[in-house]
Amino acid sequence: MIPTIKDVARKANVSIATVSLVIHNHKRISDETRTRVNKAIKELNYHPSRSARGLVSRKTGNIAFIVTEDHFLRSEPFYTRIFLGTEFEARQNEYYILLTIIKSDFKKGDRLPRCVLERNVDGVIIAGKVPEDIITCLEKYDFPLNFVDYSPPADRYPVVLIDNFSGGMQAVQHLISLGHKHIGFVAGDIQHPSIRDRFQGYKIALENADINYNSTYSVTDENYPARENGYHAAKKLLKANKKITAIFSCNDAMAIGVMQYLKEAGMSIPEDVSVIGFDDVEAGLSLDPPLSTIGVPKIEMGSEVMRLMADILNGKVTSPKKVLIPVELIERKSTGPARL
Amino acid sequence: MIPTIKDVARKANVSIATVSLVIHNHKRISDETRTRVNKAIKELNYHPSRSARGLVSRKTGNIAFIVTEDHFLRSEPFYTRIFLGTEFEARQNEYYILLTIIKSDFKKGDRLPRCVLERNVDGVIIAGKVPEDIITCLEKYDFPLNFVDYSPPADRYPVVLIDNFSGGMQAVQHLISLGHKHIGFVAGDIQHPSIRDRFQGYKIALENADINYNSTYSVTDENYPARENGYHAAKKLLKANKKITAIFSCNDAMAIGVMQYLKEAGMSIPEDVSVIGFDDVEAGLSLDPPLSTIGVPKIEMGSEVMRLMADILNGKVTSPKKVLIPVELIERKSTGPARL
DNA sequence: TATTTTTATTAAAACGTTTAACTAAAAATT
DNA sequence: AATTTTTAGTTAAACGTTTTAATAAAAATA
Repeated sequence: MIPTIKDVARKANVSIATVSLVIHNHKRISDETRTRVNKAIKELNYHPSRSARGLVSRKTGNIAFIVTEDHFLRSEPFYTRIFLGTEFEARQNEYYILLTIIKSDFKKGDRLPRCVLERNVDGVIIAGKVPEDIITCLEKYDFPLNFVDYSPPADRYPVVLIDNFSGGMQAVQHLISLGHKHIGFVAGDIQHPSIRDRFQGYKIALENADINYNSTYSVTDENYPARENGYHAAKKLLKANKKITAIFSCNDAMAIGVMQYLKEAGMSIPEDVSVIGFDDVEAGLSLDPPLSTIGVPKIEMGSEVMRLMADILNGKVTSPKKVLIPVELIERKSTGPARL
Repeated sequence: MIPTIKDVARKANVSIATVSLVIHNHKRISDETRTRVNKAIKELNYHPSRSARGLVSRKTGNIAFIVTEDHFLRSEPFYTRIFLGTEFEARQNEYYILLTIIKSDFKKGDRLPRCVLERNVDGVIIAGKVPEDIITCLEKYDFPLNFVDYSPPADRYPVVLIDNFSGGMQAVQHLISLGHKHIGFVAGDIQHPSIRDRFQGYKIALENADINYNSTYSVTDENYPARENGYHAAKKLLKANKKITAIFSCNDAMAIGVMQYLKEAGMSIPEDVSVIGFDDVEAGLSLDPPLSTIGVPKIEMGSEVMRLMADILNGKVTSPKKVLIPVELIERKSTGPARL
């Protein structure tokens, strides 16, 4: 049978309390008994039961990772990688991640994730934008709440964000340095803080280079930054503005659609029109030509937010820390010198 | 404070045992008390503690999903989707998945995943090939062990497999129907049962069409079916055999490499050489031309293995069921009529 | 009416830990 | 030598459930 703490105690000739103290590295245990107990633990291959532990210590060793259905399905490669980073870092810190996908339209009164209700987590990480309501509901519980790739209106939480603004700047500066002056911008969901910041980076980069911002050069009314919408947006943009020689897409998914349209319209990339994306999604690599983009360290973001969580749970950190993850330009073949 | 079963009992004027019985829908509870208790539960927003429950009932509500580091990192999109399917189905059945990545060279004596040691799971799902040793170690515990996308040598486990053989046949039949007679095959890790079966499908399809199997038409000595190795294999294959007009790659990842080589070598796809992959990975869609392939319902596989697990845990199933998941040809633009 | 059977509920033990309070022995201080 | 302090370990309660066996009340049977 599976050994319990009692078996260890019996074998080592001590009380179960002593075994527990040894496990927790309590100072008031003599070296002699410590080694004796450890020997018994090893020989029996004893491991404390998580349930029993959780019951009394109120620590479960689990962290919830919450993301909306929409985000997860539509931007799967992106959030999957953040999740992987979190998962990886969690293991380092002896935690498990409970992945929880919620409806995108969660409302007050809806059922919270089961792991929360059953107090089966020590903390909650929220990835991407979620409805306000779920935050309000989660606040009632007293575990730490961390955010990654989204900063909720209330400013009191630890968050890990991409430096979207800088990324937008870098993308556009890259195009400018290639001689482009007529640079389009396509986006979906412009309400989203991340997209806004990228747009802001675009504008400021233009401004810094003394290029006037032309509002007809940006298409931001697509409802979601997905491939189909990139196709759409590019069509709209280029039908109206023949002078455009480069397009900055708010993400890679849309950029793929943009490229698709350009090819269909008989334009060659980057000779006629340069394209740059944002996110550095796997698929961009196998495009023809491979997509230039802004690289986002997704795995790193995930592990960073988990590291923050671990620090909080270990009492190492108290103030809500904000972390801005730097991004970098990845030059591939979809951007080139501006045509004359 | 968070309500416990005692609070509910007090409020409903019954013993805690009654509350517990109500929760478990025990028949011998009068309708009157049942509704009274349920009312109290709702009013207090009571949810049983997972830890306390687990301690006595030995049910954790968790399932481990084990995959090797190699598989997860190198074939991420593939196993990620299986994982998602499992996760999705788990939620339907009120389980949580604990994702656990193990070293690819796990040996007897290595530390098993913590969730197993701490008895924090009710069952274990293993995805993809894993070392024999970990299976032997896991057997000592008495929870169900299910496999997906890998069938261990011992035949006593429930498994969910792709119909690799049929997939291989379909791919090659498709090429044959386009008039191809000189069809190459590239693979890595030919020891792997799945790859073997695909290879077998290739051979039988040729045989059925009265085309002699030519061993120089297959390159199977790459160590892992990844893009770089596809590039390699295609080079080897075409340098030696000018007559080849079509290549069946054991998976999409390698097929991407194959296409890359063909383009570099100045051949056009599918006019000069047709290419077909296997797996239907996202990236294949945005290739130029989009990759023809054998579609594998990855999400479906994941949910199927979880469904099996749930049935076992609920006592609905006892014999180790084998499920063969059918695959289908997905015709895109990388395959076309054979050149003359 | 007395007895048996059925029904509804409860008391209490058990699950495997942690931890605060306690004790006994040893060491240090007076 | 008597007292205090420190050290090393133990006792016992607590955590929040489930579940078996017991019991009381009601219904059925004799």
